[in-house]
Amino acid sequence: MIHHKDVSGAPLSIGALSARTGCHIETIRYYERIGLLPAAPRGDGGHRQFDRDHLKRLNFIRRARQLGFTLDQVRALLGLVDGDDYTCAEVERMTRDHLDTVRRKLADLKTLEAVLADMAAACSGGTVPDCPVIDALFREDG
Amino acid sequence: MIHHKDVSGAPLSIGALSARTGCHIETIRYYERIGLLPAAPRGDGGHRQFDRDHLKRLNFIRRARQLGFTLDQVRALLGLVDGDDYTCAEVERMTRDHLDTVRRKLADLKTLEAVLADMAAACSGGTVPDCPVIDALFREDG
DNA sequence: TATGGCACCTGTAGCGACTACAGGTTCAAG
DNA sequence: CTTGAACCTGTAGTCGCTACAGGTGCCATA
Repeated sequence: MIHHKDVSGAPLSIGALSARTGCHIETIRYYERIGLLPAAPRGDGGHRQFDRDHLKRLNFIRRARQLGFTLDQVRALLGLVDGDDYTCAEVERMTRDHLDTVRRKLADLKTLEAVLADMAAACSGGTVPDCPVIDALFREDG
Repeated sequence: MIHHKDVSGAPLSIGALSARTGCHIETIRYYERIGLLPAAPRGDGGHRQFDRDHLKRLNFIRRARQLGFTLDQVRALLGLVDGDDYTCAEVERMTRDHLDTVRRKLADLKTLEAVLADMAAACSGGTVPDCPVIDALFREDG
């Protein structure tokens, strides 16, 4: 999966790139602005002309984002790839770090879910202002 | 659990309120600014003087936030309480709505965890740049 | 009473990751 | 040639805080 400079095919407008990746136009410009995507060359009128490399890179970014990597992590991953001398071990470490974060969030959310479910279950659907949820929120203990 | 106006005891400084609730001073001022906490009266020097009602209300806010309610939801909950004519059913609906959100997030995170764990497991900890994670991120399919 | 140092004040800017304008220019189809 | 969609830049808004900068007040100790 070596990635050569790919200059084949017609240039893509930002709209076409957006359609192909599912990434909002504003987000593409944003990624360019913060340096995640290399600045696209411009046509006579100043419109951006993207190529297949941009497409590939943007797809990479999107997939990494869907997996919950932060933009800084994505930047680091791309940096490794761009360096052309990254090792699998480096990528694995980042992936496992992120996995740890996800698992912590998961644990927190599970606790949260249990508490909320308990509170909701305590409600009898009554029409009187004697609400176990409100009571719980007003209680003194942590 | 009716909440009367409580004017007992000495007024609390913002620092004391912060210490009692675990809420940062800046956050307290922020809550006041956005109208979640009623504006505290001031002493001669302009320092805020909080009372037990503020303490109760801030504890309520903090607990709701810990349960993952947004500030808008907290505002709505407080609005119900302030109205003095809320029903348990209203609060239950908000709680269940939030529970749904939490459960959706939970499901997403579980999927995420599985994908990340798979990718990490595919790594052999190798030192060559042939990384299944990077490959996965570069692949064409969704 | 003077003074040191901490607590408090206001106002503004920054975070992450976009999103949403406003106000203008270019492109492509008819 | 005209129309209108797509594009451009730049700025401000979102959420829930957090972090200053630059100033004032309070209180205890000497």
